[in-house]
Amino acid sequence: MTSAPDARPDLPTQYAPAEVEGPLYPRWEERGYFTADPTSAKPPYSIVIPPPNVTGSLHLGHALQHTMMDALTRRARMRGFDVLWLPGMDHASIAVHSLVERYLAETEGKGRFDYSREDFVNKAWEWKARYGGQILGQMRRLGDGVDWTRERFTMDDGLSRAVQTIFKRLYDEDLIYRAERIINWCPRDLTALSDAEVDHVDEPGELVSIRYGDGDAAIVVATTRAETMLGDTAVAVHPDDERYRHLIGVEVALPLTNRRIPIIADEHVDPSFGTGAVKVTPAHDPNDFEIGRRHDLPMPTVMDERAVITTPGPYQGLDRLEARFAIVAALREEGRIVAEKRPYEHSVGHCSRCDTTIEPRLSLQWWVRVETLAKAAGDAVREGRMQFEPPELAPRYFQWVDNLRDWCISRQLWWGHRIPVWYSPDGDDVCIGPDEEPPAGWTQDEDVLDTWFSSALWPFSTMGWPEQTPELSRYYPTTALVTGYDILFFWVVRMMLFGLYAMDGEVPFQTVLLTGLVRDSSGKKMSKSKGNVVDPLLWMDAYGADAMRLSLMQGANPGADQAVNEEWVVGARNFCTKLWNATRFALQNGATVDGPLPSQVTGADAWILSRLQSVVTEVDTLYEKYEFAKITDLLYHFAWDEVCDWYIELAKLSLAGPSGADTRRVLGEVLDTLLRLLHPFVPFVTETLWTALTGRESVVIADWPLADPARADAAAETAVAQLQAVVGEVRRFRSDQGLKPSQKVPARMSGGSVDEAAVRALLRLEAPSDDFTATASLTTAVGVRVELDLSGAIDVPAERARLSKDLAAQQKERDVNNAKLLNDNFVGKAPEPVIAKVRGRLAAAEAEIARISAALDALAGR
RNA sequence: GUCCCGGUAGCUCAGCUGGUUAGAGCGUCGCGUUUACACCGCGAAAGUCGGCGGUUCGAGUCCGUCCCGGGGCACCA
Repeated sequence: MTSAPDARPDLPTQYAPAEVEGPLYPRWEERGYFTADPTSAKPPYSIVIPPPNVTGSLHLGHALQHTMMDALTRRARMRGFDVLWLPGMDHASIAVHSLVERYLAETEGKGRFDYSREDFVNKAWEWKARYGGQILGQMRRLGDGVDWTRERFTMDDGLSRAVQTIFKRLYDEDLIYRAERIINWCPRDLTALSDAEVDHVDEPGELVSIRYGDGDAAIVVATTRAETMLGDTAVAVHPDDERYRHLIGVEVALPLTNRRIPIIADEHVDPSFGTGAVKVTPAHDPNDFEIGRRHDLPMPTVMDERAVITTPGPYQGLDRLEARFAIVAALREEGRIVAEKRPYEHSVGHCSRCDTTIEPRLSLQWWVRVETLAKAAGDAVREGRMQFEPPELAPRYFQWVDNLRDWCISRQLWWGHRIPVWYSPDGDDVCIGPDEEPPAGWTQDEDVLDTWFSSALWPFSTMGWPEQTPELSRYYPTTALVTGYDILFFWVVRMMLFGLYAMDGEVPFQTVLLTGLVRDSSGKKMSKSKGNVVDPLLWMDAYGADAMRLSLMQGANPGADQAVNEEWVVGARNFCTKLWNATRFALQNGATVDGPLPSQVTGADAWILSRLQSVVTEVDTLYEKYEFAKITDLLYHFAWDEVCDWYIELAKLSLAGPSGADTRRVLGEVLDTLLRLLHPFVPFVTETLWTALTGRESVVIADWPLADPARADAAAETAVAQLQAVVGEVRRFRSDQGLKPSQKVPARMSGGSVDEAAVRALLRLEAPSDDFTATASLTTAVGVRVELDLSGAIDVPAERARLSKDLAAQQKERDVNNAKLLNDNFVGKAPEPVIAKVRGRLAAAEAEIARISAALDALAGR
C-alpha cells in the first residue's frame, strides 16, 4: 500500500487488519487531530476518561467504555465540535503498594518497613517509570482519540495542588475533621479503608452462646466473635425486655478474666434476636462503639494492627482466629457454652483489594463530613441538572448518596497525597495550603489520602483547578461521563460531592452514561479464579482493533451487561472485510465523490440514496439515546444487506449502461457516507478505505453526514421492494427445484412493473428461445408472471409442497383476519385505521389464496 | 428484609407509548465459484415470548401473583 495520504492508493486484494491499523494512529497523533483548542470558535464537547490505575492493563471493560467514548468524541469532532477527550491515570495508592512491595520482595528481598518512607516512595516512582502505564500504549492500539497533550496523573504537581487546596478549604469549613471512631481496618495492608472498599460476603462462621456471670446474676450472650470478649465492657439488653429488667445495673463476672462488667439497657438491642442480650466490645465493633459512647464505657483494645491479641494472658500473641478457637475451648471447659451453632451463615467484610477479613478497629482518622455535600449531590440529580443513562440506574445513586456516612479518607500508607496537616510538639495542628509553609519544628501527619479523594477531583483538577484556566471555563461541566455501573459509588458519587463543592454548584458532567459489565460467552462474570478472563489484546492481534470494537458495540445496550465471545469478533472482522471488498469494487469501477450528485437519478440509484438519507437520520436519533448496539445493527444491515447484496448487484448492470456516470457518482456517495457513519466505531479500516476512495486527507476530520430529505423517494423504495419480492420468489422456486445457481433458464415475463432486465440478470434468466415451452409458471405477489422453460419435467412434488406451504400460511392469515372482522366488539371498538389494515390484509390473503390455488390446479394438470 | 434488572429460536440478545405471519448475529441443514468478497453467495429449518390469573375488541408488550437467574442496600450480637 502506498502511504501518500493525498493519492488514491490501491487497496490490497485482501483485508489484513494488522497492516491497516499499524501505521494510522501515529499519523493521526502527529497531525494533532485529537488536540483540543480552547481558543476555537467551535462549541465545546468534553469527556474526561475514567483514569485507569497506573498498574492496570487494558481489559474488555476498558475496551468497551473507551470505544464508546471514542465513538462519541469522533462523531462530535466530525459534527464540528471542539473536542476534548482528556486521558490520564490514577496513582492507585493501595494497588501500587501491593505491587511495589511484591516487586521489592522479589528484587531486593526486603519488606516495606525495611525502607524509610522516602526511599519507599522513590522506589514506587521508579516502579511507575519502569512498569506503570502499560495501558497508555494499549489505548493507542485500540484507537482512542485522546488529547495526549493534556495527559494527567493524579499525583502530578497540578493535581496534587488541587488536592491540597480542596483539603484546606474543607478543613477550614469544618467539613474535614479528625476523630477516633471504629473504622474498617485491613490487617494485611495495615491501613484503614472506607466503607466502599469493603466487600461483604456471606460465609459460614459460628454463633456461640456464652453464659456470663453465675447464679442469679447470670446472662447468656450470643456471639460470632468470641475472641473479642477480652475487650467486653458491658452486656446490653433492651430496656423494655421483661426477661432482663431485674438485671439492669447488676454486674456480672466476665469469664476468663477477673473483670466484672455491668448489664446496661440500650435501645439498639433487638430482644427477638438470639438471647436478647449482647456482649459489648466498644473497641472492636461499630455498634458496640456507639453503645459504649452512649454509656460512657471503657474501650479497651485487645488486638494490634495485625489482628493479634495483645491482652496480657494466655491468649496474648494469638491471631484472632486462633484466639477464637482457644477461647471457645476454654469456655467449654468451664461449662459456659450454652449453645453452639456451626456453621452459622453471616456476612463478613473483606478488603476489596486483598480479600483479607476486615477488622473493625478503634482508630484516630481523618473524615469528610458528607451531609451537606451529599444533599447537594442528590439534589443536582433530583433537579435534573445531571442525568443518568439509562435512567433506571438513578435509584441506585440515590440509595447511596442519600444514606452516605462520613467518609474516612486517611490511609496508613506512603504512596499517595500526604495529609497536609502539621502538628506542633504540643499537639496543636494546622492545615497548610499549597503556597504556605508549615511552622518550623512542626511535623506533618504521617497518613496519605484515600486514592478516591484525588479521583473525585478529576473532572476539574485535570483542567487546572484551582486556577481559572481557559480549559476549565470551557470544558467544565463535561458533556458526558462514561463508566461502569459498578463504580457508581466509588467514583461518580464522590465526583459529584467535590465537583459541586469546588465549582460553585456546577455539576461535573451533564450526563452519566453507565455501561454494563462485559461477561464471558455464557453470561458469567469474568474472573481470574474462573479462568474465563479474555485479554482484548489477543483479539486485537488476531482480528484487529476495529473488529473487537465493533463486536463490543454490537452488544452495547445501555446499562445492560453483555456477553462476548470470539465468534462475534470473527463476525465483526468479516464485516470489515465486506466493507473492504465493496470499496475495492467501487474503486475498480470508477466510483467518484467529486462533483455534485446528479439531481435526478433513477432506479437503484434513487432507491439507495433514499435509504441512505433515512439511515443517516436514524443513526443521529439513536446517538441521542446512546443506543450503540442499535446503531451497529442498523449500519451493519444497511451496509451488508442493502448496499452490498442489492445495490452493488444492481449497480453492476447500470454501470455499463447510459446512466453509468450517475451510478459511479452515487456509488461513491453511498460508500463515502457509509464509511463516515461507521468511522466512530471502526476508525482504522474506515480511514484506509475512505482515503482510498476519496483521495482526501482523513476521515477523522471529515464532516459528519447530513441527511438530505429531498432524496427520500418512496416510489423508488417501492420499486426495489417489488423487485426484491419477485427475485426472492423465483430464487426460492429455483432452490426448491434443485436448480444450480449457475444454471441459466429461459423465461418469459409479463405483468407488473419491475425492471425486467434487472430481474433477468439477478436470476440468470435467458430470453425465451423459438422453441420455448413453459414448464413452470409463477405469478408473484406483485403481479409479475414469470414462466420458465426447465426443458423437461419439473419436480412436481417439490413444487406442490412449496405451494401448499404458502397456501396454508395464507389461509391462516385469511382466517385470523376474517375472525376479527366478524367480531362485533372489534369492529365496534377498534380504531378505524386498524380495521382498515385488517381488511386490507384479508383482501391480500384472499388474492394470494386464489393465485396459489390456481397454480396448484395447473400443477395438477400434469 | 428491601430495591433494581432480567427470564423471547441451540447460544447471546433486539422488540418504542398494546394492533403485520415475533426479529438479528452466530450456529444448524441444503445448493454452489454468476470476475468486490468462500472472512462469500442463494435458499431453508427452528420459538406454547418463565407459569398462572386479570384488564382489553386485541397482550411478548399493561396489572396481580408465583417460580427461576443476576445485582444493589440494610441487618446479621
